[in-house]
Amino acid sequence: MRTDYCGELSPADVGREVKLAGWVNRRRDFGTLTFVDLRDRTGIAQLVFSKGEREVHTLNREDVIAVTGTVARRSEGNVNPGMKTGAIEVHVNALTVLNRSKTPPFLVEGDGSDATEETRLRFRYVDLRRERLQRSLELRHRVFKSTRDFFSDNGFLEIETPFLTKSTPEGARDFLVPSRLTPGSFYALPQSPQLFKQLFMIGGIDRYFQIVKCFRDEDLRSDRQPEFTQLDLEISFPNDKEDVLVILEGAMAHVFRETLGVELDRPFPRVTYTEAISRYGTDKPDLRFGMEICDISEVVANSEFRVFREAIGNGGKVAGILAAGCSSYPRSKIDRLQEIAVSAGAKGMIWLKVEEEVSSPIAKFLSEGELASIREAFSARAGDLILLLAGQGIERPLGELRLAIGREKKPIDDGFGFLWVTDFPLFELDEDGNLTSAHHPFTSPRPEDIPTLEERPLSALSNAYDLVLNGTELGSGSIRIHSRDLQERIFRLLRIGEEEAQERFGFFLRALEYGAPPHGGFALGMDRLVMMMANERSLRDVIAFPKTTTGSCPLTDAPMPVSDAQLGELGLRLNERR
RNA sequence: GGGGGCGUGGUCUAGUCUGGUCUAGGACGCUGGAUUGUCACUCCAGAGAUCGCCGGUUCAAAUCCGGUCGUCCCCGCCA
Repeated sequence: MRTDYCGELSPADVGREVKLAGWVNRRRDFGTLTFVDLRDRTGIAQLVFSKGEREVHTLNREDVIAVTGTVARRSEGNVNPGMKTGAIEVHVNALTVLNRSKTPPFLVEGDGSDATEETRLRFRYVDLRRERLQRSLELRHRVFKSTRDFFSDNGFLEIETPFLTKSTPEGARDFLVPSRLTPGSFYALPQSPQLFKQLFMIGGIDRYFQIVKCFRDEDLRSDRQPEFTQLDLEISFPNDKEDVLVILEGAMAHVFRETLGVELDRPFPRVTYTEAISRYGTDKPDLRFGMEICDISEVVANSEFRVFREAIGNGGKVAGILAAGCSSYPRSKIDRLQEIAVSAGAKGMIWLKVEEEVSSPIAKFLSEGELASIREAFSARAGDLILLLAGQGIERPLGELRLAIGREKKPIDDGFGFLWVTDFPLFELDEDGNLTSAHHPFTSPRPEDIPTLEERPLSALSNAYDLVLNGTELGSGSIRIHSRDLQERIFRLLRIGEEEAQERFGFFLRALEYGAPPHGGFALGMDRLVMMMANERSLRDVIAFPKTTTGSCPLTDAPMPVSDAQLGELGLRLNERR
């Protein structure tokens, strides 16, 4: 049996006889003297074989061995300062080869950039031996543990909800599971435990949380997997949304303190949805850099310049951002920024380089006074670059410009900027012009908007809130509807008919009639949280066995066709085309 | 559903634009040998590739064209 971990040996262990077990990281062989770097989860220790062992010469990378030996201090000059255990080594008395390894497809050293991601995923069990993944998964564990500790200590119960459940009227495509016992019928894997957690509140659980897998059959991205892990929570009798926000802030503060030793500033800043759009051009702004959007419509309202005049005349505006110290940007770079703005929906982009004078392709269309007041509106100083957009719907392109410049100027791992975004619209229009829920149909409207829901649905705001970290949406929540009447009004507005509502979630409407307390909650993407804490750029680097962007698993080759017999049992037959 | 990048020994890649010089180069890894203080050991010798797949153009294709598969990024989509 092993007595120690490789990476934990230190000069304090000198003289001890230890038993180690692990993988051969590397062998350096001098015939009668051989060094082997032995690796386990904690790190690497150098083994020294000098007693003419023959078997040591047969060791290859990733062979699994156990050794008995004595910890010795390395002589002066043989210390390796670049190695955690570089001051000691283990003089081996006995070697046992536990298992041989084929030559691995890639070396376990390094961060993985020496192999394609597909190869890494196909041999994930080798990739997992890397320090980078071991560190990410350990962080993931500690984040999960401290999350559970926090909610448990605050009176929350972790209770599981079913995976084999019913398709609910939410936004994403469902993963379906055919029922053998009821041929032709299907379970759906949950997109979230939304209705179940509301039923917990109706069931008097009062405070519920769960770290739980959710499933959404949509196209993938580097920050989106078909199955992902959420922190799901719900409380009864909240004092408005405040109770939920304070709990989440407490949870994040606890987790960051326990796992990274980082103290988060609380309360987190808040902006309303409307404010976020007008100041940052997005509903998930990255607050690590300023560069707020500056609306100069009033400044140029009477301008002779046609582009400005027409933009404002047509109900649009003129606004821009200040790229401080960027007046030396070459034309090619400015063109690239313009491309970003245009591909986000802008008609064009105007730039002004601020030096002693202001230079710009449009300078000749503007008066001295206008140039000066634009400069003043942005508080621009010599060396700055002003980027202007004009027209309608320019917020999003401005937001893209802001991101492009901000992320270039500042390192992306610069701290943790949490933010609440509140007061989202209750409804929005889909591409066919139909009303849909901006959050989900169980979100309550602000009380003052309830009387006018039917007359002015699009101006109703909701009791919904998003948590944003460094420009990434970490999660969202809301105070829910707990009255059947209001819930039915919402369904009617969404054109979900009485019959359809009954069939799809009549069970839930019925539950609302049996003493549903006021309640609200939140759901937070744990994979994304860990990704950001680990400073990784892909979810796949913080998930042990992730899927590729086409939803396949190179390790297991899932998904796979199944036999006709298996299909038959389920009462299924495939189309000819596939 | 749409746009873009990539696919060459075990791994990563050069070569592809401008077809012939490629009998496909390099690095790492691997195999055999030498080596008592290495830690990216070193030295000597060696093996290893239907250039993702199918088809086309051409005297000639890793290279050009069409299709297809895989993978990555982005838009749509993801309450």
